[in-house]
Amino acid sequence: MAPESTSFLLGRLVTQLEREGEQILRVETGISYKRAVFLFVLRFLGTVTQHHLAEALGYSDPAVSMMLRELVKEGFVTTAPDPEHGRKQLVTLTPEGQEIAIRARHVLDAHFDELVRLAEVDDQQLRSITTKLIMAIAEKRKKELS
Amino acid sequence: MAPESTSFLLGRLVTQLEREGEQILRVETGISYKRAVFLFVLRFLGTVTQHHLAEALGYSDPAVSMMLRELVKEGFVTTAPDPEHGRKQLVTLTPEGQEIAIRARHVLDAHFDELVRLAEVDDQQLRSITTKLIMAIAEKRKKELS
DNA sequence: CAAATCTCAGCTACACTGACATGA
DNA sequence: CTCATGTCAGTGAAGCTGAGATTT
Repeated sequence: MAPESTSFLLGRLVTQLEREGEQILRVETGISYKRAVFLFVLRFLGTVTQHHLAEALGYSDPAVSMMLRELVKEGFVTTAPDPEHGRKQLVTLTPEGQEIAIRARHVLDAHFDELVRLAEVDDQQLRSITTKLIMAIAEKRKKELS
Repeated sequence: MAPESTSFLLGRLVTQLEREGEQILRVETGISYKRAVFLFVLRFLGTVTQHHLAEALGYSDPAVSMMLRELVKEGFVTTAPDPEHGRKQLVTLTPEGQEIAIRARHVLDAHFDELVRLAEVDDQQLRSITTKLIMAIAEKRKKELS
């Protein structure tokens, strides 16, 4: 292989991971990868406003609004007006949403763990690197805003 | 932070990298991240048939056919019938395509290198892990086909 | 006739921007 | 009035499948 740059390799890696994940999730849970991420993040955040959720996902408000409409229709989340603020909508996972989020997570994790095993990669090392990079991005973004 | 799984963290990381990459590329080169990947892969492969390119990218034939039409229109690639096979189309980067691919690569690499530096991550380590995982995916795919 | 390669047509998921309504 | 929040409308980039044409 040619001396490809790390950024390119990493990009290719995750593109492929997403594709595989997409397929597996479709079969095992019936939802898409993107929707699964939605549910994961929501599970992590608990009950939040749509705007807050949009920020956490890095999406625009309208994008979240539309995606939520679908997820509500499918029974995975509920939205309710914030009693303390007439404009805000509080978003929460339903029990079905919780359940499918957990299931989707297990499916993806199992798949990834197997890959890590096959590749003979140190999961702790990978995890540490990934976390550092994510934090660095967050840092940088914070700096750019100020 | 909650004990998020490595696969999830990695997915989030690259989603964010792609988003940043998309923005920077737009500004600095005028092309999208996906198109850049197209050009990168083509540069790596040299002159190939559309079908071969589709396999390398993991896309369907029609997807490649349409993307190529755009890239030809923009002058980044040329397609020519294979003299040895009346049905095949040979795809090649034009000089402009080469140039923009190189420029896009530099832009992305510079950005990523800075991030790696900020995060205080060992690039060699990251590179090694990424390469191992990509090879493991390729291995697995080969096995599943047979 | 079968297989490989490319294109056409139609469709879907998912994201964005800009404009707007509404409540704090 | 202005900011924050959410929705509506329109649009775009990029992928898919299924069907068809053409060449081997």
